[in-house]
Amino acid sequence: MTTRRPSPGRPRHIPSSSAASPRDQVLDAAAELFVTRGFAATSTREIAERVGIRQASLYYHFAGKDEILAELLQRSVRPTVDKVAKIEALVPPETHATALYLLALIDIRTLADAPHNVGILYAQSDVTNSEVYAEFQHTRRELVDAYGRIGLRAASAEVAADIDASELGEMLMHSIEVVTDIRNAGTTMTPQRANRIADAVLRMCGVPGKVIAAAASAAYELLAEFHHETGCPLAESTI
Amino acid sequence: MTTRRPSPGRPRHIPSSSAASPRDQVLDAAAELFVTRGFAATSTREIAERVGIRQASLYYHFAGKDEILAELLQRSVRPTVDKVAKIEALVPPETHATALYLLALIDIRTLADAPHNVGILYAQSDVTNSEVYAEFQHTRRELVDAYGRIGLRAASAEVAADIDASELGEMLMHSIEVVTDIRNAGTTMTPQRANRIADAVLRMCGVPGKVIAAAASAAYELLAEFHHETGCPLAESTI
DNA sequence: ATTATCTATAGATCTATAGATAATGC
DNA sequence: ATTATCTATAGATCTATAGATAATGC
Repeated sequence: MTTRRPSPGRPRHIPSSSAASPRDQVLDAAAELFVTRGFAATSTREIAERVGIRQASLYYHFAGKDEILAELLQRSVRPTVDKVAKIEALVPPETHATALYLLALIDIRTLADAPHNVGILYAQSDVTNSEVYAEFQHTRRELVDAYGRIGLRAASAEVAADIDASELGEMLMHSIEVVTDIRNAGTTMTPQRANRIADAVLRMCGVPGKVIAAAASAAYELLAEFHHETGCPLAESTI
Repeated sequence: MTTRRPSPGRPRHIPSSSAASPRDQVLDAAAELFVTRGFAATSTREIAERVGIRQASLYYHFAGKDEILAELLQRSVRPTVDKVAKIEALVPPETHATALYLLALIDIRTLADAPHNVGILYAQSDVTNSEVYAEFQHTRRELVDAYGRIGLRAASAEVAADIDASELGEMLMHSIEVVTDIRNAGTTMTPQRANRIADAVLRMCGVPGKVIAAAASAAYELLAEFHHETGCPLAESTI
C-alpha cells in the first residue's frame, strides 16, 4: 500500500502519499484550508505545502487561486442539481411532499458528507460578487429554482397563496444550509438530525405533520436509487 | 452644513465630511469594504483611503484589522440580544407565538436596516475559528439560546417532542439570516417580505396558521415599544 | 497637555512568470 | 516527446511601528 506506481514528470520533493490525481490533491488541500482559514487568508504557498509540492507548481494545474475555488464550488452543488430531474421523474405525481423531502435529504447529505465543509464558502463576499464564479452562481440558481418549484407544489394552499416560487426557494435552500453551521460547530450530522432539518423545511411549506411523516418514509424508500450515483473524486483524502 | 466644527488633532490630508466620530467613520468604511470584498481581502490602506486618512492613522483608533471586525460583529448582534429580556417580559404569558414573532421581526429589521450587510460576515471562516471574536460568538450564542427557548415554548407538541432547544434555536436563527442573502442579491426588504420570513419561522415550529396570523398582529402592536430604542451610531453614513 | 493626525519605513509577505530538470512513454 | 515537477525571482503588495507635527483645550 505504501509503494507508489511511478508516474511521468519530475518527482516531488516530498513523494506523494495519495493515489488521487495531483489536481484532486490540490483541490482537497485547498478545500480544507479555504474552509478553516478562509479563501483570501489562504496563500498558494500553504496549499502547495499541504500537497507536498512547491508553490509555483500549482500553476501547472490551475491558472490561479480563483480557479481552484471556482471548481470546488461547482463540484459541491453540481451533484445535487444533477439529481433534480431524476427526483421529479421518480416521485409519483401528486406526492410532491415526498419529492421535496427527497431533495432536502439528498442536499443535506451532500453538504454533510463532503470531505470538507465547502458549503461555508457560498456566502463569502469574494464569491458572491466576482465574475469568476458566475458558473457556480448559475448552477446554484438552478437549485434555488428547483426548491421553489418543488416546494410550491408541496405547499399548503395558505402558503402557496402568500409566497412566490423564487422567494420560497431562497428560504428553503438557505434553511437547508444550516448543515454548514452545524458542521462548523463540530457537531456530527446524524441521520436523525438530517430528518429533523428536512421535517422543518416541509413544515416551512405548511405541510401537515402526518403528510411529512409519510413523505419521510417514502423518500427513504427512494433514496437507495441515488446511492453512490456519482463518482466522488474528493472523497479520498490524503491518508 | 458644509463647515466642520474644528476639533483637536492634526488636520486630515482630506478634511472630514462627516460629523461622526473618527472611530465610527473607520467602522463604517470597514463595514462596507468587508461586506463587499471580504475581510481578508480588504487592506487597511483601502479602509483608510475611504475615510480620508493615511493607513497608519488607523492604528490610533484600533490595534488592528481584527479589532475593527470584532466591534462590527458585536454591534450587529448586541441590539437584538439586548431586547430579548424585554420581549420575554412584555409579551403576555401563554402567548409564546407572539414573543417568537416579535423576536423574529426585530432581528430581521436589525439585519435589514443596518447600514451595511454585516450579517454576511458571521459565517466567514476567519471569524468562526479565531479567538479574537470570542466575545461576539458568546453574544451570538445568547441569541441562539433565546431563539431555542422562545421557539420551544411556541412550538406544537409534535415539534417540541422531537427537537431540543439548542438545535431548534440554531435552525430558527439560521433561517432568519436569509435576510443577509436577500440583501446581498440586491433585493430590497419590504415589510411584507419580513412578515413572510417571520411566518415561515413560526411554521417551522409547527405553529398553526391562525395562531401565526394572530401573533403577527399582536407583535406589530408591541413593536412600537422598540422603535429607536438604541442609538445607532453607524446609521449616519458619510454624506 | 492632549488629541489626532502625518511621513517614512522595516520586514514580511504573496502571486505569477521564466526557464531548467527529471521522470515516463513511444 | 510529454508530463509534472523544480529553482529562482520580479514586482507588488501589506501590516505595524517610530517619531514628527498641527490642531484644540486649559
